[in-house]
Amino acid sequence: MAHITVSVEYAIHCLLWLAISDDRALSSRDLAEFQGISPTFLAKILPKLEKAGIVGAHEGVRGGYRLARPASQISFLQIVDAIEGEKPLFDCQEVRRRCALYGDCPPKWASGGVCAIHAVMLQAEKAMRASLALQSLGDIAMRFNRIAPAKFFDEIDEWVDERMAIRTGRSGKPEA
Amino acid sequence: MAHITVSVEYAIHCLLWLAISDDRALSSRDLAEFQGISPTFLAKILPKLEKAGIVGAHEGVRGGYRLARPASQISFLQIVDAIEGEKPLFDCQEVRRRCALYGDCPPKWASGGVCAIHAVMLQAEKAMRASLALQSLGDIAMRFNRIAPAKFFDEIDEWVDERMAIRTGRSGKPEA
DNA sequence: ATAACGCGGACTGTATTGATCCCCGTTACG
DNA sequence: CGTAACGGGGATCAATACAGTCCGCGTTAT
Repeated sequence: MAHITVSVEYAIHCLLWLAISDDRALSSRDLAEFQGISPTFLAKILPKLEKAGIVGAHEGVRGGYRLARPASQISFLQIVDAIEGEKPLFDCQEVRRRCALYGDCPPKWASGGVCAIHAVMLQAEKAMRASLALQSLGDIAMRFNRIAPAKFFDEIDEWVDERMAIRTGRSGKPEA
Repeated sequence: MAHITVSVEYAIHCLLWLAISDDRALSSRDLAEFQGISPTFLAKILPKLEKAGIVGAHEGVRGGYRLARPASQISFLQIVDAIEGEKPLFDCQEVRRRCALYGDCPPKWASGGVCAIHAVMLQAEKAMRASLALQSLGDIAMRFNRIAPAKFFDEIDEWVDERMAIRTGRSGKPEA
């Protein structure tokens, strides 16, 4: 369990596939099966991206998710915040106010402003967030486009087509 | 519960007091009571600082801890690593290899090198660590010396003296 | 010899994370 | 129109990590 959780990892991978499969709505089940991750768990993650305005959701049959804006305008920081809700790197307990010499009410020079230790942590968090803000989903998508062979994108299209045919063409029984 | 835990917070506050009370060995119990934190929990934290070479421990009666080197040579990053053991900001699950199209063995263009998403997180972690490495315990100690009134340092000395008298002068019963 | 120390292991309780299940409202398609 | 595929949200559960406690051991001044 790390500070940036697997929920964020799943979210970014999903967004990457949405960025690559141009403007076709993919359902949470498709995204899960395509990547070998838990469908029910992914179904808890994608609504967070929708509420943050990163993806658009379409309900009902043939519904699914699309990017709400170009991948180049979606930063990693926005994704992390959408999933984890700006959880702080450090949770200051204000130990400085508990010094035995103060008794119950610490003097103002010891309790005013931001704790110096907290300030250091906030600066580190700021550096981390700035780094995440610099990278966009589009950057990663471009990198993927460079290294993946052209044939692979055709395979993706085929897989998605097959998926949609199974879901709606026949009813209920996939590949039985 | 944040990425940088309260153990780190306790550790830094203790180190700050050690830096201020010049070269007098303070016991873990003294440090705990002085700051209003759990003595038993603090007793689990200080040995980590000792194994990391940040403080020196002196066993036996009248024992305690001292800084192992000048406060200006102790960075926040060293303290965090000493307590948390270089725990990563992000734990990559290598989702990229699980794509349904690959079957059991993903192609080398998809599994080689570092995952692009992981690389972004590593860069953010590097930025955070660089920020923590820039700040030293000495910086905070100097800031504290500026804002705390001169009288306060005398009070600290008195408190420590009284403590040591109680522990060794009489036996067992503090202020009874 | 005693009692204050540091050190380490075993243990407990609680919060978070990862994950599952169920039910509801919505929507396309037959 | 009815059915079944969708998204959305709540209840629940297991595993893990964190915060904190307890006990016993070896060491060392007095």
